[in-house]
Amino acid sequence: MDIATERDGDAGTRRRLPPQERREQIVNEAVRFFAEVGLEGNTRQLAKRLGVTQSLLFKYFATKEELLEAVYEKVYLGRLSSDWPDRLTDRSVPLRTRLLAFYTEYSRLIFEHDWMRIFMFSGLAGAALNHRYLEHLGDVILEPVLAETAAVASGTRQPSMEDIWNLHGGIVYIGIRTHIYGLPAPEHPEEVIASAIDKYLAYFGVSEI
Amino acid sequence: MDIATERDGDAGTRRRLPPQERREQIVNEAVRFFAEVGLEGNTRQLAKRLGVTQSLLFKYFATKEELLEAVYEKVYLGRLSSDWPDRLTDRSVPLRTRLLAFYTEYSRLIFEHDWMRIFMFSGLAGAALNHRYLEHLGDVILEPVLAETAAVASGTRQPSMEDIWNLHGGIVYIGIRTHIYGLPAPEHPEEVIASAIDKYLAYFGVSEI
DNA sequence: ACTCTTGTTGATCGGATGATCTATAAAAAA
DNA sequence: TTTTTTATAGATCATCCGATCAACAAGAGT
Repeated sequence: MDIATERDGDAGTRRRLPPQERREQIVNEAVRFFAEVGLEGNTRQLAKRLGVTQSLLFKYFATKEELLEAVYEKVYLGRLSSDWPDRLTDRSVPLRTRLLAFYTEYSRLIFEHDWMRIFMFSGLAGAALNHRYLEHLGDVILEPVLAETAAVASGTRQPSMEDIWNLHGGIVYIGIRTHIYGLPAPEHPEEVIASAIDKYLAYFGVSEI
Repeated sequence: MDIATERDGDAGTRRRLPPQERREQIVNEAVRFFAEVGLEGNTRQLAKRLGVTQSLLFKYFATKEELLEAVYEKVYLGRLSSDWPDRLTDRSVPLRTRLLAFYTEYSRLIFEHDWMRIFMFSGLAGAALNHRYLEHLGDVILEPVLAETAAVASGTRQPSMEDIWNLHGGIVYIGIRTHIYGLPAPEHPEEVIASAIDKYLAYFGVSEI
């Protein structure tokens, strides 16, 4: 009972870390923690995981809400701030190549347990950051994809925003069913993504070299 | 302050309902309530909505967990128990017509605020019912769709289960983005669905009359 | 009217949870 | 070593939440 009740990380010893380092450690664990149990997860359990007292958390974050915002920031930041808009509209490259590059990279970024779950939790909670992210995604990714497709689409069929959402949703759903619903992941996601893109392009008569 | 604090439904008066009726009333409101605030919503708030004391809830459900199971049952039941397997495999009807009929009906059933959100909440919580539902969906809907598509697919390309998931996910994502993320719904979902199905069928060279 | 059944209320309990405060000790400064 | 700083622990508070229980009253039967 004595040794068994010891802390996970550093058994019993009181480690004194520089604030910046400790803060980072807390946020990192908080991301994993809240992604697993949901945003209502309690601070005591989180503290236990860190091998630290619950009160310590409130030295770094005045309220739990403030901690959650740090979690949001950590998770959301850098996930959509890139040169994609430029690369997606670079017409010297075939649209198929561009789409493939984007969704390969993007899926690598978002098909990640913590991100997928926190995004869904915060989406259900109606978090403002969620709406901003999706708005940004629409402006910076989906709209350009629509314009680029329209530019090279042959035949009478012209793509609408709904078609882009369908392409996007079909791909993102891979992450949802694996990380939210816990279903087995496809063995070769790249192939699945490529297939989705080809299906999309073929439908609008895009045939490139 | 006096009249303002009155209950929503029946101002102040203590209404005595037959147990069956009261139970149904509780479950109905619980579905709406938990769909909105999440499964951690507290019983006091729910009771307030019902214009009833919190303790009354525990006369009808021994624990909150039991109430939640009643909510699950109410929401899940009848959402996938139909003659779809038979209709989906009826080869006297063009596959496109079958798929269109299925997804039109199915989307009408699941693109519903309460269902979508409770499904997502319970999915994140890892509820057993969720897994059973998806397993059932795979066996009863997706597998048949795969078999039917393979039967009429022309050309070298043969569909895999991943392709069916892509079709399904692309359509279901409409409900996710509207009811979970709170984005505006498409004006004509039927057209969007039809477009998704046509894109899918065209990719596997299915061309029927 | 009267009695009986039981649906409903109001008060309350035990535990959990966010947050606060003081004492301690680890690391840096002298 | 001694002093100073402050990161950390431990105890505690106020509130919230699920659950319990005794008392009350609405409606049915007589």
